[in-house]
Amino acid sequence: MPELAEVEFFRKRWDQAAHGARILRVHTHDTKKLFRSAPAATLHAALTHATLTSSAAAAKQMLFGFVTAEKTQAWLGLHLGMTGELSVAPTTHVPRKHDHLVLFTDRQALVFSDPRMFGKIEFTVGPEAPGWWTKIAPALCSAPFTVATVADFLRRRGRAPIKAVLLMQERFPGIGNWMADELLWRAAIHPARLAGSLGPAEVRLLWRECRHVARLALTAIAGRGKKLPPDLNVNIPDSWLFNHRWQKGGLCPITKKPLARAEIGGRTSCWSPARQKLGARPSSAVLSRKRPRAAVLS
DNA sequence: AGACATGTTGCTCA
DNA sequence: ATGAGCAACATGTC
Repeated sequence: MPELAEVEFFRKRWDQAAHGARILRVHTHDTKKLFRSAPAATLHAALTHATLTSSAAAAKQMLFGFVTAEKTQAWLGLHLGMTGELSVAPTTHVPRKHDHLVLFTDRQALVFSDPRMFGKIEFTVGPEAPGWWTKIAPALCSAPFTVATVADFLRRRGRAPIKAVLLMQERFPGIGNWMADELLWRAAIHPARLAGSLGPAEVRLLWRECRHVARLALTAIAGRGKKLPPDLNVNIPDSWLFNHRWQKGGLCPITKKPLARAEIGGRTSCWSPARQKLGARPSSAVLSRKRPRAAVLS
């Protein structure tokens, strides 16, 4: 479920419920698989009587900062995998089978659940945020995410389908299956096109749609400012591919023609054949085209 | 019953 | 050494 914007939605949900609150009790469902950098017992010891002081989301991860009872900093990193989610429940909440981590304050229970357990629970103690967090690639909406870095990355991954390349977190942090399809659809680029075959104008368009879709998705799904929508996806307009991509007989909201689905780059992809074409472009020396053209002057 | 799922990773082969 | 492709992970749902 969770990509960039859903992750921000979940972060906000916990933050809204418990920012500044003190953890009274910790419940863990110990499946060693999820607890990566520290065993569940360490979380119990450090987080009981700790205060939640900060939270942030980047790519598909979240980092919650705490101050422990001993006044030291502690960091809880969460990755939601394929099926993870964060919810807020009453303090009477009885942890269910897949509630792997529950933090109880005096008024709420913060619940992390993940049936398939592809997620991660990272925990470290110390003044600095953990290394995996600071190494996350520059956000899609940030200044360092430039068209040049995208062009360079696409050149290096030139033989892979663009769809597969967009899923690579080292350059496109937070993009997942639906966001990749959504922005390719907006950019009118077929998901199976090889990354290296995109011309400069297409690369620029793709880069712009990365930022655009990231911004739109964050607003629609996680809300603006302090506001949080009642649930995921309730504010996603029908003008997006999102609301049509899984429907049987779904139609492209722009062309009104049928959508197509196939496995591309190892994932089921959805696109609008009437809008996103393979080949049939000036297929000549698109690969290494240089700018200079001084000769035209005279 | 069987296909499939909004993600990552570790392995193989080129 | 670098990059592409794919099985595996574990469980729920249609």
